[in-house]
Amino acid sequence: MPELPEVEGFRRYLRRHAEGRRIERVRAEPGIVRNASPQRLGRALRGARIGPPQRHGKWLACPVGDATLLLHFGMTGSLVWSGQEPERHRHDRMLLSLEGGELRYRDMRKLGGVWLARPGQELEEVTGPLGPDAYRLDRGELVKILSGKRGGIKAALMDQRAVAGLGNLLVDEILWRAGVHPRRAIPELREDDLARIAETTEEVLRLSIEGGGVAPDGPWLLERRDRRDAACPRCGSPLDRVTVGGRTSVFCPGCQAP
DNA sequence: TTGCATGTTCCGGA
DNA sequence: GTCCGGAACATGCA
Repeated sequence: MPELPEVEGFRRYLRRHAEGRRIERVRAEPGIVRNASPQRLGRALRGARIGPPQRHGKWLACPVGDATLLLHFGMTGSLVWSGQEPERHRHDRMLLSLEGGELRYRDMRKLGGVWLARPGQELEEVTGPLGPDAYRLDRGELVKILSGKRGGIKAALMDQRAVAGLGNLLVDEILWRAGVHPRRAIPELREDDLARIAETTEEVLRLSIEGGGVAPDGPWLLERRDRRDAACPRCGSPLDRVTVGGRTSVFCPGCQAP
């Protein structure tokens, strides 16, 4: 699930259920805490209160006492509050026992993880360099960022150092709505192509965040991409797929000419 | 059994 | 230095 809209959903979920509560116990699988031992994570978090979580791109930064707990969800991560789901699950990799309930970090494939940032430590030491958050970026800035780059448009949109938060599915959705083939190189795009890309980025993020994930109100490529015989929701042409940057891109050969 | 999967990172080659 | 492709990480599903 986790691209920007889902992580924004996790931020709100954490606010609703866990913010302000005191951490009583911490349990974590060894490999899932990436820059500390589970013991040290426990020592840092135990007894502290969870502050207001912030999201930047696909990262969640959660103040806990004077430290910060950083969460990244990889491809299969999520948060679960015990009040919503009483049973633990075998893929729950970190458990925070709070007063009044338990918050669980769940991640089947373990491509995500949690990091501990010590007081005063820069978050970017953990996250690596990140561009501006895609949701708080205005269209003009996005056009400016993109037009300074040389490579393919899809790679640029997915590059977290350029813009933070967009992943494979979202970028396919954006390019489909903007009518731009995923293999196009930025220097050959016209200014109005970039303007349309910036506009649809804003639109796709707004709709999917408001819908709490991806809750389509109109035609979405996202809804159809998994079906092998899928047709373009706009023109009815059979959808096509290519590999770009090692990932599958779904696009409409009618609406997105090479 | 094989291929594929929403992310990131590292490596090698052009 | 830039850009791209491929592999790796761990696990489940069609």
